[in-house]
Amino acid sequence: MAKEYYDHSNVEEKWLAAWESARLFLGTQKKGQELVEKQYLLFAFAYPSGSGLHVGHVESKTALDIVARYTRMHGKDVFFPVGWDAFGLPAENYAIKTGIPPAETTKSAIATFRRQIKRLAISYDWDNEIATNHPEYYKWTQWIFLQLFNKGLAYQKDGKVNWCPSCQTVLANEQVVEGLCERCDSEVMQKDMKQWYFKITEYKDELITGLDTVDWPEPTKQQQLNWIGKKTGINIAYKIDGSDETITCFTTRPDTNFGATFVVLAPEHPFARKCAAKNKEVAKYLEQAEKKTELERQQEGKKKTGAFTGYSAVNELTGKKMPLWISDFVLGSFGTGAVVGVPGHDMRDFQFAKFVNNSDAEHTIEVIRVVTGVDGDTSPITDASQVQEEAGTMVNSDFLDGMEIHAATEKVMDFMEEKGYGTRVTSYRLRDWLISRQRYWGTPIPVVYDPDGKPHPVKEEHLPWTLPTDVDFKPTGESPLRSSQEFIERTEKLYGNGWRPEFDTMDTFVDSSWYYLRYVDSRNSESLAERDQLNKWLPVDLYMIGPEHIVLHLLYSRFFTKFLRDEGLITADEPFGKMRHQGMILGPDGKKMSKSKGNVINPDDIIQKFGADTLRVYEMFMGPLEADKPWDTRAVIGVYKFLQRIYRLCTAEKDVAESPELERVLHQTLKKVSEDIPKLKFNTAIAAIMKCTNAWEAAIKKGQSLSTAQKDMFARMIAPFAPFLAEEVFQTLKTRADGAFVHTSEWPEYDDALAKDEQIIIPVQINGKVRAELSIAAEEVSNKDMILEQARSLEAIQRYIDGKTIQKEIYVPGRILNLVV
RNA sequence: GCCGUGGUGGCGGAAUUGGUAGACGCGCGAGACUUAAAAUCUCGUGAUAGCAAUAUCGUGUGGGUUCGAUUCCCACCCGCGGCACCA
Repeated sequence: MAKEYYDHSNVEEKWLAAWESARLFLGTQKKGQELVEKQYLLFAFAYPSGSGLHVGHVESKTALDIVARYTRMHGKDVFFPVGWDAFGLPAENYAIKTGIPPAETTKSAIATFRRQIKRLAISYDWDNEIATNHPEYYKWTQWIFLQLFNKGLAYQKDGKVNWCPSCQTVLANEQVVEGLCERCDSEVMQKDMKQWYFKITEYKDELITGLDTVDWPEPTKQQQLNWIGKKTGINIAYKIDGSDETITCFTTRPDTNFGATFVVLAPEHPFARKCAAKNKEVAKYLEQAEKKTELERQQEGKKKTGAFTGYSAVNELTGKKMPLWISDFVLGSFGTGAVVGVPGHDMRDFQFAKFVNNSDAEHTIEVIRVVTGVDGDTSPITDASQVQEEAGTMVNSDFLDGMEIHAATEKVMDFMEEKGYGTRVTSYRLRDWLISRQRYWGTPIPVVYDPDGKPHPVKEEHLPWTLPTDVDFKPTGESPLRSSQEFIERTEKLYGNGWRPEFDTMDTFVDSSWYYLRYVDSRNSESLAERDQLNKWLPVDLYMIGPEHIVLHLLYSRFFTKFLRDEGLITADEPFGKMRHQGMILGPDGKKMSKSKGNVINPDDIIQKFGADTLRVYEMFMGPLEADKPWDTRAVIGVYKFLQRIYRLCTAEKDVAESPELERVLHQTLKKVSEDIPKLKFNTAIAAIMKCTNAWEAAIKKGQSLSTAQKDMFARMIAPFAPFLAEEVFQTLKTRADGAFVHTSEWPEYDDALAKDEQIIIPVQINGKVRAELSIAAEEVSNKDMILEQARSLEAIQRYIDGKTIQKEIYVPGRILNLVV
């Protein structure tokens, strides 16, 4: 008798306990052992937030878990570890509010996550679990800092930071939303502070070329490239009229230089400061620019302002004097901090020229056309709509006339270099990584200062340089670590009177830039990880990460990997060989889930009602992994019923006849599923299993079913998707020795011969429109003459070809027949 | 503005990369079982016309290439994400 009801709660709890006591999937880092074929699967390092597991986590974790289980069933060595990006702001903010130390809230949040993830049957190797706030972990974060310091790649520099005057704290860039503090909406200021930086720019070129060697989504690579922002151009040195000084301008468009009529300096430019000493107007402008907040600049939009220096630079090409201005639309941090103005062919330059010509009759700027318009326009440029930047032919440019702009660019660069006032250069948008945070809940920067204020690295034997606990979380405008008596005493005791520790902690991105290295030797107390272990497992074979931290986390991790490679620790050039992104799971209303919108789906509720298998299969069935998909509560029930149906079919005890037809469907399904899983196309794999189930039910009505051996294959096929149901069914079949689990059994390979259809349906088209179908034996698929013959004799086709001559016969074997009349 | 990405039934989505558009699921309609409901099962379900066989239209819009286009090319519209005075 078929069991009518699948009791998901009891069944799932039962197998959970059995797997746990069998220690399935644990200890897989395989220290000192040879590997068959490694597969390192990695899920984005998760922050253990107080609100627990989100259905979005379930999607990506399940996706990887399916791959993990599938790959294990192929006998490969799978390493699928888990850990926590446990430092960070939310826990600290919560501590400020409640006084509960972040260490405590973090610990309980991790416990919640751990319970939820285990309940979902994600087959992590819990033996290698790590958390960034554990001293055994951050000891090595600090060790990496010291290596960077020793190589001069960790350095101190004065720099501007975002400062919230209301919260009395520094903010990360991501916490500044349109110039306002994310939390209190007050206006964010720029403040100068001495900060620690990592010299990521040392690896800028390799960070570009390395992208060619990895299997990542193209758009992600593109975004990395944009972030690095490599541009080739030329630095042109312009002599200042009546002075020994020169101003060097970076430009990517030297082809337009015959139209250059002014030069603009950023307010930060050294020559601008020199002018300010002599010129009151300039001094006033610099002061104003300095005072401007982020917000004011944004509100100002693209309105140009500026001050005239009284100097002019000489355009070597034309001999013309170009007035030298100062304006804050030029950035001090990009290029040379000075721009040569070509108002005819650069929108910003045009706007600036307009501003000058409207406000200052004395120093009008000439607008010269040196490139024809796309429509062949050669008239003088008077309107913004004529300022085109992309294409055209050179005019009014002496030896460049008639050339296409790109050819002209090369020619004029050659010319300038020959004449000695131009140098081809490459410019980057990427800047060094500011890692100092005036925060408590992070890894302490392992630096101490001698009584003269000179920084020294903390000695290696003093690592981990522990985070003190006797601190006041209340924001005072200074790093919370300053309030720790213990921290200061420790420093004096170890380094001498008058020595002080660094009170800032590191950006949490530092912690998460190397965690995938620690996993492979997670309990090593002698080193970050054994070299052998690192080289055995790296690079990661599949990395699942949300599209939200595509840029920074990946860039930083790649930087660390390359640095540690140069240190001789690893041989891999890139940390993540293959990477894929999961999409976002939206609320039932199609909007992003959020507490305030009340559209949050809690995975615990779904597990309680329908079981973890239902939750897993539903999320995998929703649509393509990488797409954003809205939650549909009713469709969840559909999946639940589908699993119940499988249970009934598999456990039906009545003896029934086998069916070659059903066997064919089974093997076709095995084939489809085996092909779809490596492609991460779980939605279509599940659709195929549903189809198979439908065929099975139809067969039952005819008194036919799968044999026990076939049911066994079916159970193994669904094991990666619905691990509990699969185990229950598998064990019920009693096909194996006691103690065997479906998840440690081998993947059911399909038989190509059994999967082949006997009859093939060929659609027959007349002039590209399907008018009939022709069923032929599979072995006749290449017999064009026979197929044509039969097609012509079809009644539905005769109607169309009667009395006409067939002009053309197109037959695509096994696909289609098209007759053109 | 720039870079990227997407647009297919009432809904989520499928389509072997040029070969029957709408697989699979949800929802909906009709029916069976039931005193009734739930559960389960059967049939139907892109639009329009028709009792029907069938015909016409149909993958954001408009063109094009092709025997044949959701798929390739050109132009445009809309949604989403990122960057944004980067010279």
